[in-house]
Amino acid sequence: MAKLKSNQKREQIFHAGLKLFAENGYSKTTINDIAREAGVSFGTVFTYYENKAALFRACVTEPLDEFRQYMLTANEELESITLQKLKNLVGQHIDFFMEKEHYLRVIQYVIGQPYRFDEMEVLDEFADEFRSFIQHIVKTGMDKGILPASSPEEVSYGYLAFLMGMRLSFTDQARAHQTNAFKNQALRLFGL
Amino acid sequence: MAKLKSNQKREQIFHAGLKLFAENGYSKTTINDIAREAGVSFGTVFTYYENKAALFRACVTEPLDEFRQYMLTANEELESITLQKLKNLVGQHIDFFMEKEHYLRVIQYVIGQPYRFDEMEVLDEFADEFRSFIQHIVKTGMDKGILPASSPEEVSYGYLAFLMGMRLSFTDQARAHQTNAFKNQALRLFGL
Amino acid sequence: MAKLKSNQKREQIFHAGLKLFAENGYSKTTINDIAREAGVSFGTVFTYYENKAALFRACVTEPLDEFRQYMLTANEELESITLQKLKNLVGQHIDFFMEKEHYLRVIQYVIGQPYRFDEMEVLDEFADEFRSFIQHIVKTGMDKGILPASSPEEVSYGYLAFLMGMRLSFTDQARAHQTNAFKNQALRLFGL
Amino acid sequence: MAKLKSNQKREQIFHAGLKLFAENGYSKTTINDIAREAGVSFGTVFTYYENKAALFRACVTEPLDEFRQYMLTANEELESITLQKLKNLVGQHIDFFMEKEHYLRVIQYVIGQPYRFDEMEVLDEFADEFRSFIQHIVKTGMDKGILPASSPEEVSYGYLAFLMGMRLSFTDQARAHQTNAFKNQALRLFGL
DNA sequence: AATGAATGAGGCTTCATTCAT
DNA sequence: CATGAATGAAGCCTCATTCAT
Repeated sequence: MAKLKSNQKREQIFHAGLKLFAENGYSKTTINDIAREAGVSFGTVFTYYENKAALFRACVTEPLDEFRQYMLTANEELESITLQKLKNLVGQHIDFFMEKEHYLRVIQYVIGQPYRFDEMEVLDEFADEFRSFIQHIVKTGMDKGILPASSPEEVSYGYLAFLMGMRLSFTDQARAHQTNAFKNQALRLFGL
Repeated sequence: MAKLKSNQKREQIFHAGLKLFAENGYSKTTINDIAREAGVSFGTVFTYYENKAALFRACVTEPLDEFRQYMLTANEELESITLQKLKNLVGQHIDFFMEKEHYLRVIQYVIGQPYRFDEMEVLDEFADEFRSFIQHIVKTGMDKGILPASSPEEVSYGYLAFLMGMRLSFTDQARAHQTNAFKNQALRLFGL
Repeated sequence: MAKLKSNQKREQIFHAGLKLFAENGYSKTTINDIAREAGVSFGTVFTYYENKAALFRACVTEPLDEFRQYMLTANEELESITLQKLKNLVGQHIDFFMEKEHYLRVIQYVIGQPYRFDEMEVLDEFADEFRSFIQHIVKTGMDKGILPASSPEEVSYGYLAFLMGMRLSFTDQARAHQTNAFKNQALRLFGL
Repeated sequence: MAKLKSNQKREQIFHAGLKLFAENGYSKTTINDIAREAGVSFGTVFTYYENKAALFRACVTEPLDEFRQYMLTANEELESITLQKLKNLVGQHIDFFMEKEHYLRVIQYVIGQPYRFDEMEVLDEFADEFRSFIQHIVKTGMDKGILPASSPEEVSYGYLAFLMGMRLSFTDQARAHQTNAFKNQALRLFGL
């Protein structure tokens, strides 16, 4: 019981941090802001995270596991891939990236300042994993005759760039409309 | 025009600011850092820019004019567009975005924190201009039979997202190789 | 007498406090440090001492009783004083002061900051008692022809200064060797 | 001129720090206290000293030079030492230690917490120098027949202990009276 | 009695801005 | 114009104390 309560506060703090880091960057976000957003007192933040940097690190690295889990699941289903399934997959990616705005902004924030944040390493590794995942899809798709001839590597670079740019280059006007546009454009990157 | 004499120092400060804001963000960058990078003394920064925010604003807004200039020139040449010319145009965009790393990182920094920076408005306007420019290309290309049927609006969204994501989602390993990959992928967004 | 049961923990805390206050001073020593050193939990410290200041006060004042007890005993034996007994007495003082390093450091810490700690008063009183004790020895020694002519008051000042300085001015290299040096020097203060 | 002004403020801060560190210890002394005592603003302290620790280090180490200078001068005069001169010398030491209360309290504060402060090393070195100085005096005095047979090393330990204890074990009641007592007692340590 | 999570006051430090030289 | 010393607001972090379990 006691543990549960603790984890709840930790998560409140985590989400407050994620939101505010995403919206205002690292330096502009104060511990006070985070505490207020999380509904806890100033000092409580330090009960759960050693310092501001540790909370930021958690915000950057912990969510990666969810992505990884997703990739594992998706990879298993690749054996029985069809054109429709592949379109669904891309659609899922778009939706997924669209949903995780806060997290992606934090990611982008780190990528944009690679000399400043050590977390960059973890992200580089993850980007490699993701591109491998995409390359595997492209290869399988070409083998099954679903996709036209492509350089899997080029597609993986372009697709990741597109997903990041899509979510991060626009603020949220006409979101629904854009989402469809992005799905169509994303398919073109696969040669569809 | 008395200002002309000192424009050199102003520019040194400007470029120092651009570089450091790009690499470390707004808050982490100190006036001292900028002065040192620019090779001027601390106080001199305030001789040319009223305060830190004014310098940042300049870094965000002033370079837009160069982009605009480029778009105007390119628009004039659209009348005589051919497939090869269009491929060249896309190649130029890729090269251009690749070159302007510092500036684009600053742009992305502002886009990522729209509630924080007033400069966002200017950037939104510019994004609209750029997408209009792209839509004009797509329409002309379709009219001339160079491009397959597309939604010009969708292409414009996807293409801008792609350009931003391309430059900003990767740090600089294997840059030359990636550039080619990006050119190929970009053409796919136009249906090529 | 219900308190008796728990006296063990109280003493653990007391000695942890004495050691850490001696080694790091009052402010630098945290309740957490004390709890860890004492092998009890954080909150338990507050079960036995109302607050940090109360524990410190205990560390400063309680050990004085042991000194007082010693002086009483020694005073009784003064009637039958001989030169050898007096030398033994001085040797005991040196040994005693050498042994009580932690406590003397705490004492010195308070003496060094008399405006800061209320405990100073108690220590002043005790210093007076100790000097009276020394003066009594000197007078008795002169009466018995054991000691050369001296100002008892001057000796009492000098001897106390010497005892304090001896233990507190040196860290613990070559301790055994120094102890002998100090015994010889101490006797000189009595004119021997 | 500009330098002069700077050095003046630096010295004000230095002396404020010395006084307050002596009276209240390191942790209890705040930068704010120092600034107020020095008559400068809070931020100005950091213009002259990188941080609190650096100011403290300066307070501990810089005054040593004055002592060293004194020892050099005194050493030169040792050739023509007489009993009267030696008594004067001891008197000077007493006076000197009596005057430098603030500094000696800071020294004692560091000696009392050797694990806490790196400055201890410098002080250990200085203590060695001082004891060498004393040993030289004792040897010369014995050679010239001024002093009775002694172990120069033992005297050097005892004398330094005495000087420190004298200044630090008593607060300032009856200062003048004590000073004389201490001078007489100090001579006894030399066998006089 | 024992524990340790929650709290927030207080201190060090950074840094934008001002202004005298 | 150029400089950099002076200033103090604001933020991170520590830690004594409280209190519910």
